Amino acid sequence: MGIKNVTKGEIVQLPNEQKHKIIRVITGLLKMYIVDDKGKEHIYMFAPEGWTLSDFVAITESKASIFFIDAIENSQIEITTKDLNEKLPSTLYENTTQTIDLMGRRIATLQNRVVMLLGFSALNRYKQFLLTYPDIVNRVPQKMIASYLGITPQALSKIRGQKETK
Amino acid sequence: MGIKNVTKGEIVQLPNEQKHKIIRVITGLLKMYIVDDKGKEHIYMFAPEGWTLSDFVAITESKASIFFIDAIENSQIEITTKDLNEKLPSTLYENTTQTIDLMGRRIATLQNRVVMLLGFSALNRYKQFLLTYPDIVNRVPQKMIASYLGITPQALSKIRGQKETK
DNA sequence: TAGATTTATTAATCTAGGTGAACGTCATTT
DNA sequence: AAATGACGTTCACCTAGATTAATAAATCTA
Repeated sequence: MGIKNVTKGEIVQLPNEQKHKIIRVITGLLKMYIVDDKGKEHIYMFAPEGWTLSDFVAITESKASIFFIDAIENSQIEITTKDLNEKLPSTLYENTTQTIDLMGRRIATLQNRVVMLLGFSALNRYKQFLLTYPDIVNRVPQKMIASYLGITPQALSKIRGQKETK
Repeated sequence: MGIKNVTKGEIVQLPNEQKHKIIRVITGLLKMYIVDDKGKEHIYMFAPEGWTLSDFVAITESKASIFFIDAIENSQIEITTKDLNEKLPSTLYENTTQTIDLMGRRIATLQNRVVMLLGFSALNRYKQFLLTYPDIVNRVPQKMIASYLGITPQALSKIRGQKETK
């Protein structure tokens, strides 16, 4: 639908909006996250160039999203908007091939993430993050990486200190 | 491809097989899991009637699966086999509509799972499990539920004791 | 149905990582 | 250039859940 430029820190999606947003990142870097009842932010995924953000649960279940999305860097993005009750399949992306391709990659990322969160130590989670997003370590503040890993910034700081010593 | 009956405890897939298996559960209950370097089992997902099991990472990346799959109950399943280098899209399931539908549901489950594993307490993970699989609590040994939640059987036992007291 | 094996419970420790606070370094604003 | 405010690091605690072990209950098997 529309190409848009957003600036660092700008909020692109709030929870509970009455439209689905599918966001393709052309340049820059965004994050998609929830805020829990204690006000704590949990990063669900990062999206650098070439990635696409969308809330599949919201789309599958025809309900509003629970996620925030905002820009970590100045970014150029393409936003496609869909009605809340617009369903999978077929209409969601340009064509079925593209849709299946995108979904396959999304599942692969999520599958790795679940395997990582199940029983990996903080150190091994960090290593897995480096594999999944090799290009963004230096573009993302450490506290956001910690949030993605499900650990505190302090714990991540300790880990990185230990790694360098070796 | 073929309908097959498997008995409780039977292993349906080992890691590293040279074919992809897509398993649709007609009746019964299976589990899909990894075994880590310490020999510990981590359950990735359960599959009761109507669910489909497959390793999307393996299929997307044309490599052998790392998962075990075996039967928790005597089950009737339909196994579709694909060559290791057979790709998404289109050929993987019967048609694109079915494929997109299946993938959408898979993503929704995984998305909920990641959100759950990110910062939910053991108790809240258990509650989320009850929502995802309302019908199987009494069909699955507690230690498998614990494995799915990423906690020890002892921790789960304690939680359930506390819940009943209230 | 007895004996063997697996699973669940309980309790006593132990530990990875959380919490909170203090402090230093940048970067931005005025 | 001083002030403000993010971010990262370090440290002293604390706690949820892991580990170990012992016992009981359930399930399997011959």
